[in-house]
Amino acid sequence: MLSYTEENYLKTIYHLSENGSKDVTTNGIADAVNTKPASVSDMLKKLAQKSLIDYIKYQGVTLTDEGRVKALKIIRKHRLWEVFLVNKLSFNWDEVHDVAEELEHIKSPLLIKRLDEFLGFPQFDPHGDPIPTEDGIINHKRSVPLHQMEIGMSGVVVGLNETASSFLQFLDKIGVYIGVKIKVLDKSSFDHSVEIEIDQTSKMMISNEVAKNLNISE
Amino acid sequence: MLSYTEENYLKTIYHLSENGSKDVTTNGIADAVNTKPASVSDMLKKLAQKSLIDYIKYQGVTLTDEGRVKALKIIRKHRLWEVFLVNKLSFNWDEVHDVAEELEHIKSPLLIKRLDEFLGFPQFDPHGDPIPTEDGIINHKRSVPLHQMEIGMSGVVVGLNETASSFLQFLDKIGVYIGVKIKVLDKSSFDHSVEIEIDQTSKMMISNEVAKNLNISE
DNA sequence: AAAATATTTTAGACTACTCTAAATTAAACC
DNA sequence: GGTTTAATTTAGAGTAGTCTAAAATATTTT
Repeated sequence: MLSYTEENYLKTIYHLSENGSKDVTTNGIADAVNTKPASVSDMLKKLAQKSLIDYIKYQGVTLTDEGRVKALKIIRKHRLWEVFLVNKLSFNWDEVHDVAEELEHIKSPLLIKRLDEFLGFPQFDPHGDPIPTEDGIINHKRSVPLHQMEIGMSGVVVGLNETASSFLQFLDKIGVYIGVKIKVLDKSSFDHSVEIEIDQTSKMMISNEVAKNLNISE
Repeated sequence: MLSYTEENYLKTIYHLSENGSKDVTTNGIADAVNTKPASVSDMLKKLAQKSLIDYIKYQGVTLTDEGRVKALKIIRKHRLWEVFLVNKLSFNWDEVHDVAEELEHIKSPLLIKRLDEFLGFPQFDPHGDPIPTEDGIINHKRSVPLHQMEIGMSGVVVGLNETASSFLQFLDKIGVYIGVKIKVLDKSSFDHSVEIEIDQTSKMMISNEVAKNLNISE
């Protein structure tokens, strides 16, 4: 049985190894779980002992198969709760993260089974991220951060890499949602901002920072 | 901000002082929270320090007003989650306790507000216990499913265990609403149907199935 | 390749909660 | 009312997680 804290570390390591292709560092984890590197070192030893991660001192960390399945179960719970909050309790999609962060640690397989059913077996959470299956299989529907797309390419917004509510509110304002079609019209070589067409209608200039955090697919 | 553990102690002290009229003892608490009396003494000092309880060494414990309101907020959350689990996720009423025990500690006033709304502002949990209001007011009457009432007893309809529209339409037809007064005139030992008097006027024969789904109080 | 810098780990200590064993106080008994 | 017994509290120690400061290892720079 994993503690609340252990679960958070596992989940974080999973996210860090998915995002950037760079390896997972102690400092990176410390940053993400809002603690100090020294505490992370301690925890990594503990997780390695439980064979949830492969860990060699001073080299990075990777999840074992067991660790990854555990992490994906937590992520599954997180995302299902997000769907619940948005679809059933009419939360805004930028209000759900913190509450889901707590709910994801509730330990009841039956609860999650029933919740999944109640929600109609959703495949994606309100941010467009795929919901892993019960046994830790995740649909890695290929998506590319918008800033990596070539001029002339188009696709549909399927996910976000950032959930800060300031970011979510910005997207709201410019009319970018999950499912909206985006076409790359131009890219500035000066500040790497990107000109896009939203929903085949409005045109928009967005910063590289914003483009980096929008995942496009199809 | 109270810890998970502090919340459990408060809730337990509340329950112990409600139930039996005997005073709340260290051993009693230890038993209820599944720990040792020595640990309870420590925690009592801590809760007294936070002025959530009145505590004199070797004499018993009572909740302060502040402590009682805190306890009732936890109980409110517990019972609302129980309603959710039974009414929305089709848990049996005897399966919900442990999960609700975890869910009650989720810290989000907005979540509880929305959940309450989503559930239709229920007054009683699936076991018939009253749900305290947001500001810690509790109606001390219990509710009982109609089929468990004795012949000659009467009370007021305070809740339904079923929301299928066919059921609601049936109730409509026979003039049963929340707030209507019901008296049990007779119970058939053959099919367990119940003869009732509605609003001190009309008499009616209802099936056990219907009786099970009507909660009566007072 | 050595020196400077950044990252990571260890050492030792702190908090919240828990425990056992011993000491203290209250209650029950004769 | 004094003694026995039960309940409660204190003392001292353990675990999970955290921290700061110092030591060890990697990485970058020159």
